[in-house]
Amino acid sequence: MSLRHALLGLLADGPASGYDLLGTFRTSLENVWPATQSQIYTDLTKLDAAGLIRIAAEGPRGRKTYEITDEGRAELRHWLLETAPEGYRRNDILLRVFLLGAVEPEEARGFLRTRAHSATTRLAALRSFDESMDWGGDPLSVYGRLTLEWGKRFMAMQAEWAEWAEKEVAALEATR
Amino acid sequence: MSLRHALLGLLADGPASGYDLLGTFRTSLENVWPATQSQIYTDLTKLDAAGLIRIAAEGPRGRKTYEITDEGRAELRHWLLETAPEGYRRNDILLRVFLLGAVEPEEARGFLRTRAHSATTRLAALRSFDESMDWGGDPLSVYGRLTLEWGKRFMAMQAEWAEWAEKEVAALEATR
DNA sequence: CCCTCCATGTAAGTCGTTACATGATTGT
DNA sequence: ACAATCATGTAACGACTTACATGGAGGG
Repeated sequence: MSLRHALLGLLADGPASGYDLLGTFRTSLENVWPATQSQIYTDLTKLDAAGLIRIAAEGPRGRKTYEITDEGRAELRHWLLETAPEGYRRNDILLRVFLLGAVEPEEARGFLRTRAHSATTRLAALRSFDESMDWGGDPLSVYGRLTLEWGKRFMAMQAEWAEWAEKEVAALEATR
Repeated sequence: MSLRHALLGLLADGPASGYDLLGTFRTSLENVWPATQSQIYTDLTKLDAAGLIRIAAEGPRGRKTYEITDEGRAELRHWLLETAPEGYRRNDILLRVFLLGAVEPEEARGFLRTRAHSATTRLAALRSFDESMDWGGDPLSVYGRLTLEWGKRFMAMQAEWAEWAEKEVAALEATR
């Protein structure tokens, strides 16, 4: 259901075509809510049929520019403020950790080391992206910055946790 | 694909029936990899057909106890150590934050306050769960403790971030 | 002229959820 | 007896992915 809401949210900021929206998903939303070209086009058609968006203009190469309707704005508002987010839910790293008893402790430690390393690398990438951006005062920039900050804090947390966890496994290994 | 691996991982620890596994998903794996009864039974059938598990015994009420096969262990090992985890990926809270420009700053702050509050509540629940458990030395306990610790750190991070973010929005509101 | 980018659409298949459907065993 | 719990299965539907398919427009 959420991709439809993501599309509504982006269109609330101004009219755009499926192609334009695809670009936004590939850049800004890649790490928050990935979507494929195929899904974007089918959901735009459905939102149009449901009356939540409408075709504002048609351009060259069959381009269709969509805009949000009043009904769409109402639905977006409802979803944003009156529905409970799921939050985290389903984490394939933690699932692996939970099942790590199936391999040797030394291998488990290797897994955790790799996690620490990859979180550190990602953190560095997010930091340099943050510094390269010149954040404007427009809504998408402001709230985009908040999500980026979340990403940085998340990666820092993950790296520290993985290092701690590796030591825990090492300590356990030593007592046997 | 991962539910199949979760089932393999649990069966690597010892034989169990679909019903037994359902219990584990409802308790230990609820916040890591939720699964429904329906999905567990269909995937057990598929794993059996693929030769990764087999029926070890049949009991009363049609109970089937499954056990992992050597092929299953090999597949589990491969998935655990040689495939790249996806990690975070898709967060409906962050998606909402990214789109928060569609509502009034005061409403956005309310959203963030609610996030902070709910993360704090969840953190408290995890803490008391942790204290109520007497963690044994068996593999599932050891690695289960590591995932719980992750949950605590995650909730603490989320609460702090949400409080920080609310202030950022407030500061922005003041400059207009 | 050709390559790149713009631009949209559909089909097949997997994964997951909700709901329906059934029945045996055990403890009180 | 009857309620709770044990125990499994299937059907329909929604969300998402991968792959296929097509064609126009603009720049060098």
